[in-house]
Order: sequence, then C-alpha cells, then structure tokens
Amino acid sequence: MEDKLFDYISRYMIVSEEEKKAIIDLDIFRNYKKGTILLTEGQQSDDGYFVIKGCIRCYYIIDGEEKTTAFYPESETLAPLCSVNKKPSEYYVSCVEDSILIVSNPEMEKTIFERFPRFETLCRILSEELLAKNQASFDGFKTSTPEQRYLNLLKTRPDLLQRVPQYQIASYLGIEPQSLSRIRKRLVK
Amino acid sequence: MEDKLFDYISRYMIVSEEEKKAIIDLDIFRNYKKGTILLTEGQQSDDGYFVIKGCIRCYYIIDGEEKTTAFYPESETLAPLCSVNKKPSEYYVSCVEDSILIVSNPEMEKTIFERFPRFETLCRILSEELLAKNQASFDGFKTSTPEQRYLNLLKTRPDLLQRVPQYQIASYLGIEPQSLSRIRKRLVK
DNA sequence: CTCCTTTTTTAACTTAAGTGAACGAAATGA
DNA sequence: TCATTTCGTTCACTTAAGTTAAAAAAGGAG
Repeated sequence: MEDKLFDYISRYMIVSEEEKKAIIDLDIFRNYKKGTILLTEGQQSDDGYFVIKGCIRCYYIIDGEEKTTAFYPESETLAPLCSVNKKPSEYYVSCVEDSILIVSNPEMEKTIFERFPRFETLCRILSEELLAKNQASFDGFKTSTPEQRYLNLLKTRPDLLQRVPQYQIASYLGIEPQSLSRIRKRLVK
Repeated sequence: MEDKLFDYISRYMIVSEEEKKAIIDLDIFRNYKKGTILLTEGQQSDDGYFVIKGCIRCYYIIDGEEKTTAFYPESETLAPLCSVNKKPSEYYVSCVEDSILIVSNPEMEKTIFERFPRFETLCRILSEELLAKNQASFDGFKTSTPEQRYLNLLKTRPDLLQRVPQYQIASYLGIEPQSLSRIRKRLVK
C-alpha cells in the first residue's frame, strides 16, 4: 500500500528508509467506502488527499443539479481550495469507488518538512507541475468543442469512462447528459 | 519598482533588508515593449515571469487562428508549462502592453532557496494557492454559459476589458468574436 | 427473480453559438 | 496625412447544444 506512494515519489527523488519510516509512522492511510463524502459545501477543512487506490470526485450543487468538475484516480492529488484559502468549501468531494487515500494536513506537513526539508522541495515542484498541467487542461478545454473534449478524454483517460456514470462525465465536459449521449451516437457512425 | 514585488510578498511574510538586497542583487527586472514575444511555440525556456507593471498574454495558434487562453496583469505569476516539463512550448507568450517583468529561472531560485529556505516555503505556498485558484476558475468556466462567463469577467476583472482587444477576450471566454459582440448587444438592453 | 431506482437514450422543440461575408470605424505606419 | 491593415459589428444561414418530457436500459436491494 505504501508502495504506491513511494513509487510515485521515486519519479522525483530517492527516498531513504528513514524517510519512509517517518512517513509511515504518521499513520495517514485511510479507507473509505464508495459514496463517502469527504468534504461538504460550507465545510472548512485543512485536509489534502493523495489517492492510493480508487477515485475521488469534486462536484458543485448548482440549482439543485450536481455539476462534476474533477476526478482524481490513483496517484493523483487534491488540495481543495478551502484547505488553501481557509474559507468554507463551495463544493463537495466524494468517493467514486471504495478508496484508499492519504489524508494530510498542514501540521503533519510541517513536521515532515522540518525534519526532511527535501520533502518541501518535492511538494513545491509537484505543485508547480500540477499548476502548469491544470492550466494546460484548461487551455485545451477553452479551445475545443464538446465533441473534441470527449474525444480527448477518450484518448487520454479512457479508464474514467468505465468507472464513472455518464452524467458525471457530461458535466466534466461542460455539457448536459443528453448532449453527451448525442455526441456518442454521432461518433459511432 | 522593487516595491511591487515586496508589497506582494509582504502579504505572506516579512522580508528582511538582507533578503531584499539579495533579491535585488539578482538583477531580474526587465523592460519589454508592447508586442514583445517572450516565448514562441516550439521553443524551450526555463524562465518564469512575475508581472510588476503591464500585462502578458498566453495564446496558441490553431489552424492559423490565435486562441488566447490567459492574461497576467500586475502582481500575477506565470510559470509556463515548458519551464516545468522541459519540453518545447505549445503556446506563445507576449506583452499586451509595455511591461516590467521579473524573469526568474531555476538556477537563481536554487541560489535564493539555499540561502533563505523561507523563500522556498513561500513559493510552495504560492503554487498551492495558484493551483487551487486555477482549479476554481476552471470549475467556474465549466459550469457557466458564455454569457455568464462574460458577466463574471466584467465583475471580477473589468480592467481587462479596457486593456485588451475584444477578439482576445472572446477566445479567453471560449467563443468567437462575433458571439461576444452578440452577447454584449443582448446585454445592453 | 422481481421491483424500484438510477442512468442512458430518444425525440421534438428552442435557443445560442459557429460560419462566412460585408461594412464601417479605428488604429497603424509610411 | 493618406493608405492600409486590423478590429468590431451586423446579417443570414447552419449547426449543435439546452430544455422538457418520456421511454428504454441497467443496476441494486430484498
């Protein structure tokens, strides 16, 4: 289980046994059942998530309708806005499947960073990377039609379409479920 | 001129005179004329930008058409994807106006972080903040219609509409210039 | 297996954005 | 200053997404 985390980190640096032990000793692995709500609108939480297994999802409820904006499957990280700006959350976070997550918070990060400053460098670099990638997806979204967005999803994250209901994919693509159904129909021929 | 930078940083921490001097000694302030292209498609650069004065813009050229995806006015930061993933850039960066920028690169960051580790913490926190905010804008974009996006821009960044040509705003909103013209007409009544 | 709920598809109709073209206004530059 | 390019608006037409409603299909619970 720890391996998923260290495999991920090993793409950036070699982690010593001492460091591994320190992280495991934090006891940050958590199991959640499918459907568990990790964060609710209006709630303030400092927690950040790294997905070891399973998948989590962000969604808003706007005029009574669920609007899904992001999915985080294995090896992805979510630091909700409310954990950064210390304000109540505008969105929900829930588990799409039974999941194992690392749940971190600023205090434990501080503990680790003080003992192993290399980890703060790692987190800085990871954030910079994630930011640049998020901007690139946003760019792709802006410059594409709904159909192109769907095709791109099919190419880059085909797994998602298997794991997640279509109506959630639809709002993730910025359209209504009926439109996604239509696009799929259009494409099969 | 330095003040713009230190005013910005002072929202996060108190900067000592020694630290200020070290940063100023890096000699990282640069002047650019309106229209200067800072980064070209296909180019690889390590540079990151902090806007002291003026405004910079990111755009793609897709099928011969400019597609603007982002603006960075005073006190905003741009770390292009190519500076993070070390690959050739897919987009251009140019100056919307005569601008004064801080141009940084990984080596000088390393120099500063080694001497003043607090600055790495600052950069980590800033990246985390920027990431969360970028995600929030992306969410807002996905869950809005073009008209709502325009109204939101009008509310949150009215200055942009004065500083930037309409056709650039249009692609920033994910639509064609004609559609933006139509939306504006629709709204005046 | 059956019933009930959720999800997906279909359809008809409405609305708004894309497209291509034309025109005038504004900005640019020689 | 005049000529030229660029920009914003308008129009007519096309295309695709939103909306509302209903039916079909799939999934889960008992």
